[in-house]
Amino acid sequence: MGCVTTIYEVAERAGVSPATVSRVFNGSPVSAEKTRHVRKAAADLNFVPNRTARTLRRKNSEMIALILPDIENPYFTSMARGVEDVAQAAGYSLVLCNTDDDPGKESQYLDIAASEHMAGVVLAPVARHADEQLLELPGRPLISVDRTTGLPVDAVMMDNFAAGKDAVTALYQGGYRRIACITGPDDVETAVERARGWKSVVDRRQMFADPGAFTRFSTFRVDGGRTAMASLLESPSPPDAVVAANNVMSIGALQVLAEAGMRPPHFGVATIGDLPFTTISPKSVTVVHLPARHMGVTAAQLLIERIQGDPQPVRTVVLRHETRPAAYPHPAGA
Amino acid sequence: MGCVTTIYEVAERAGVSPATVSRVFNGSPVSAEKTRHVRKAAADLNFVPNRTARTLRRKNSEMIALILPDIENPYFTSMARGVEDVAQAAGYSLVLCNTDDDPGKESQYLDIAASEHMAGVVLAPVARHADEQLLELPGRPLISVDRTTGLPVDAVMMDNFAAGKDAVTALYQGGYRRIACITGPDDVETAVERARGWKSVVDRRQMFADPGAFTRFSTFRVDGGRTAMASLLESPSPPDAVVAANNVMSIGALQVLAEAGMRPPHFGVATIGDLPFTTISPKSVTVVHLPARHMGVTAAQLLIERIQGDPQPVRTVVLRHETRPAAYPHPAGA
DNA sequence: CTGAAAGCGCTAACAC
DNA sequence: GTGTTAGCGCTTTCAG
Repeated sequence: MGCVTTIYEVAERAGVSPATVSRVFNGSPVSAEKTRHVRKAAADLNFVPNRTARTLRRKNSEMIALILPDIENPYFTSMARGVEDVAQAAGYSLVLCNTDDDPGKESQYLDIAASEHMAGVVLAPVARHADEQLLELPGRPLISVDRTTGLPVDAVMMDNFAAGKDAVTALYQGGYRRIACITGPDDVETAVERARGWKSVVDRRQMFADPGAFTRFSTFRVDGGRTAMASLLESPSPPDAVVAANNVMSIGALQVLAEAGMRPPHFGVATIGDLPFTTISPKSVTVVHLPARHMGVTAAQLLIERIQGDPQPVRTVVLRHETRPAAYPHPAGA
Repeated sequence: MGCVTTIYEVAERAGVSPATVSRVFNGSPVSAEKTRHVRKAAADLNFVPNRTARTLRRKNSEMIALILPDIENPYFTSMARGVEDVAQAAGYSLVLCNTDDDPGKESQYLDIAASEHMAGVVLAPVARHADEQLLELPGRPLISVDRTTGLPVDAVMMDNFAAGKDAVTALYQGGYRRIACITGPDDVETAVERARGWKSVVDRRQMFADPGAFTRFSTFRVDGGRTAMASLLESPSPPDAVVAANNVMSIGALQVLAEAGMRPPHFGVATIGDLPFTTISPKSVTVVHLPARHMGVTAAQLLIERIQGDPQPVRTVVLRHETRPAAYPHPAGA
């Protein structure tokens, strides 16, 4: 049963002082015999230490908050697993908070993290931190992942610009020559950077007179991918391939392509981010594998170092992605 | 910045007593003028109430725990969204905990929920509660979802037996006559029940001399579906259709089928649970839609009623699934 | 190595 | 309406 007995009751039963009980549960030196008595009494009484009281006293809890924009996106759940594994191993419990990409919810959870004296927080920040409404730091160790904050905090990132470049380059090498780009909202950093990466290659190859006409900003969701892909297919001179800037957008794009009877490799597809739960052969699509889990692991490691008092100056770690070109190139003519 | 100022400092600055500050932040009646002063002082000082202290005093926090076996399964994240929406609306923050289907982690998180005085918990219990190692109740409102606990607690469930029946029946009506079953571990209740539902129909139709030869117990993961499907295809007289007992197993099964060049409707597939992020036409597969989000919503509602002191006897709510038969039946002969 | 005692910041009686 | 005060259960000096 829950949290009902206190160290006082345990102390009495064990014939020691409350302080000794506390010491036993905190690894402070206590004589073997008393330790035994305390453990026995605690077990008998079904004692579970009251974390609230401990946290109030210590001004520090054993919880780490992971604040994510979208818990339903496998990219972030994969990251969560990475954070969790490291946190658990270091004796911290992970609590996950979903912001829905809403700055209001984000600052609410940051307040809670502070107010609950959590040991630290890993934050994948929401997109829209309009001007003055800067992210409010919780006054305890914080690592940002996936997106930057503009604030001087540790960060674990990937090279979104390079990912965009690599995606389009792999398609080009597969024989495609009119490679469009569908990406997320134009105020989301990762979306913009990946599109910029795409554009840099497209410009260099002089692929389009007007690259803007082959770019679609949409939502980072399945229907965002659908809308964008449909719109591209309707254009006067459609592309022969597309770079989709995130995992679930790719799903939407592939759905629309399938419905139009155009599947890879007839129409080239590169996805930035792994296709979750796919039933099509992954070999038919160029996948820029994103180190989501690894980002989580790294962020958690940095965080724990900070919690333990690491005094290093602020760091940014950039993790490398890995491009896996489609096995089948473009079959002959466009 | 974090949690540094106290009600005492706010009180001093506002020229009132700490109790008044507390009252302002808890909606107790305070004169308009003092309220104004307090709010001003709090804003100036950037005051955030210390939840740890409040919780210690009230023996109740504003957090709800949602303890899930697998945060990476879209079935559960969808459920999480349901819980979250209701919790948020009622003024509770949701913390998600991932047990990895490990009873140890589960009881750890239950202890934490109790020890942190969380307002309540929604629990999707792990499978293996071996005999004596019964689930330990946290001494506060708890609703179980998806799986039963064997304990007298409120529960929100679905009819797994019926889901199994409906899946195989839809395939039968689509013209398939040798319908196998791949399901989860034989100690997971949902897995067993769904398989039992399948068997009841298969028996009644006298589909197989030995139904056991057409059942595969595996893991509730993608590779579990792969292994099971592969094994079925290798059998001396293979089936012409399959019921896959959960969403991600179905993915695995569809992958193996695609690799073997057998796609629906040539080979019939029914999936219990929605296909996440699918790129194949959902119409080609029979989907037994599971009300995951709705289960989350319902569980959260029941929980909040309990938190508010609802004295009703223990309830079990069973939510209805919805069968969506594949659009295309079996093309002629097996 | 052990006990006594002072709070951590807040809320909820209890007086006024 | 408002202030005073006594803890919630724990950790942690400080003595011994």
